[in-house]
Amino acid sequence: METSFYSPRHELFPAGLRVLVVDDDPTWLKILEKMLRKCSYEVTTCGLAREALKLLRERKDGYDIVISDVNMPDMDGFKLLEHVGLEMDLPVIMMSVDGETSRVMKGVQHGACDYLLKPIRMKELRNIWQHVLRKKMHDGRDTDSLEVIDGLQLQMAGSRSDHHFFSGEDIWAGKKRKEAEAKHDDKWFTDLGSTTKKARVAWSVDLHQKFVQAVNQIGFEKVGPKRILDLMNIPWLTRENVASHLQKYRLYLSRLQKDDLKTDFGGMMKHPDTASPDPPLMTGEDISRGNLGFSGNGLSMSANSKGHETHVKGILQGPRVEPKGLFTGENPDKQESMDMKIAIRQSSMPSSGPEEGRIVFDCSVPDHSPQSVNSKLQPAEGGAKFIETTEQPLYADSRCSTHVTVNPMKPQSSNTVGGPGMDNNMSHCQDFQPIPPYPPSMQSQSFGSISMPQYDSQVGWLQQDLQISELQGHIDPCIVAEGPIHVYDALRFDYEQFVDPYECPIFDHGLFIA
DNA sequence: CTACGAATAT
DNA sequence: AATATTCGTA
Repeated sequence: METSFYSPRHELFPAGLRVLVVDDDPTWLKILEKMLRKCSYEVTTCGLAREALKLLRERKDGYDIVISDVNMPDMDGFKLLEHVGLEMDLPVIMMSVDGETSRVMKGVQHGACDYLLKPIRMKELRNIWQHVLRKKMHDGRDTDSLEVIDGLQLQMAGSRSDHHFFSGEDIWAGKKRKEAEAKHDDKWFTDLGSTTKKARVAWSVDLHQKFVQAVNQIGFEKVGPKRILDLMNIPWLTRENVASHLQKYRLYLSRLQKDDLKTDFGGMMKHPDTASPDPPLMTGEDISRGNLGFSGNGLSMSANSKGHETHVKGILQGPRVEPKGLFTGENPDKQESMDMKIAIRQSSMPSSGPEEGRIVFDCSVPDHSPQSVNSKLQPAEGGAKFIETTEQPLYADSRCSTHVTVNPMKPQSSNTVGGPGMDNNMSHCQDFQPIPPYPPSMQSQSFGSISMPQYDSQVGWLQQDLQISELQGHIDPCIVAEGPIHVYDALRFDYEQFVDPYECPIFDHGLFIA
C-alpha cells in the first residue's frame, strides 16, 4: 500500500544515481547497464549521441551523470560532451577503447570529469557518483546549512576513489550552476559542501550479514577483504573497510573458539530477560562451523531455543554442504554469537530533542520486501535510517509476535528471505543501505547488544529445507525464527502493517516465542 | 604494484 | 569499542 514511502534515491545515496549511458555499441551498452545497475544506479541507455542529447534536453533534471563513448557515428563524443557541459552542466565521463593521450586530453579539456578505458570494470563504476558529488559541492557552496541531514555524507566521504583525475575545482570552476537543477537532488548533497567529514562505516547488522554471507560463500580459507568486498557489492564500501571488519570478525571468532569451548548460549545474552526468548540462533560462527561441516560439532547449534536444537541441527546439517573451515582445525565446536552493538545515538536536532535515542536501523530483508519494511522505518527527512527508540536492549521487544501476524500458513514463500537458495553471488545485494552518517550532532551513546545474525543463507536454506521436507510441522517456530535478527529488530517497531506475510515468512513462525 | 593482515592510531 | 590507517610482507 505504501510502497513508495520514499524515494530510494534520497535514502541511500549513491543508490539511485541516475546515469545516462551513451554508446553506439549495443554490447557495451548492455554491459555497462548491467554493471551500473549492480551499483544500484538508475540506468538509461542510449545508442545515439543525438538521442542522448535529446533526452537530456527533454529532462533537464532527469540525470545525474552521463557516461559516453568517444567514438560514435552520429555525433562525436566530444561534441556531446560540449553540449552537455554547456547546456546542462552535468558531469560527463568519457570512455573509449584506446587510451591515446591526446584523446584523453581532449576529453578532459572538453570538460570530461573522468576518462575510462574499456574494458571498464566495476571498480571503475562504483565511485562515479563522486563526480556528481564533487560537482554539487563546488557548485552549490551556498548550501551552508550544515544542519541535520543525516544523509549520506558519510558514506560518500568515506569511499575512496581509486581514480580521481582531478582534484575537483579545476574542472568545475568557472561553470555556473543552475539553481533549478540544484533542487532535485539537493537532498543528497545538502550541506555536503560544508560538512564533509570522514566517513566511518557503521557495520550495521545488515551490512554485517552481507559480509558474513560473503565470507561463507568464499570459505574461510580463501577469504580476503577484496573478495568479500566484491561479493558484497556495495559501491561505497572500500577494501579497507572490509579488511578492518574482517580483522575484527576474526578476532571474535578466535576468541570464541578459545575460551568459549563448550558453553552453550545461555550466558551469552547480556539481557537474559529479554534475550532468552529470542536466542541468537545461529550466529555466524555457528553457522560457519555448522555449515562448514566441522566435525560433527556443528551439531550444537545455538541451543537457545530449548529443545529445538535438535531439529535445528538436523536441518542444518542437511542441506549445508560447502565446508570451509573457519579456522581450520581449531576447535570447531564452539559457537557463539558475535556481539554486535547497535548504537543508539542521540540526536541533538532541535526538532527531535536531544533525549531521543535512535537506532541505526538499516535493516533490510534480504531479498524482497526490503522496502516494505524500510519504507516505513525510514523517516522521510534526511534519509536517515534512524528509528526512535529508547535504550532498551533490542531483544527486549517482543511485540513482533503479537503485532506481526503473519500467516503461518504460507511458509513456502519464506525461502526467499534468507537468500538461501539464492544465487550464490549476492548480486541482489543492491538493496544495500548505506548507513547514514552520524550527523555532526549525533554521538554514540549507549548500546544495546545483540548478537550478530549471520544466518542469511542459513536461514534461507533452512527455510527452504523446511518447506521441501515438509518439516514445518515439526519444527518449532523458534527455530525457523532464527533468522536475521535485524529483521526482528525491524519488526519491533510498528511496521507490522507493512510487512507482507508472504514476503516475510520469517516473521510468522512466532519468532518471538517467549 | 596489489592485496593482506597485524599493529597502531583515532 | 569500533573503525581507520599505517606499514612490513608476500
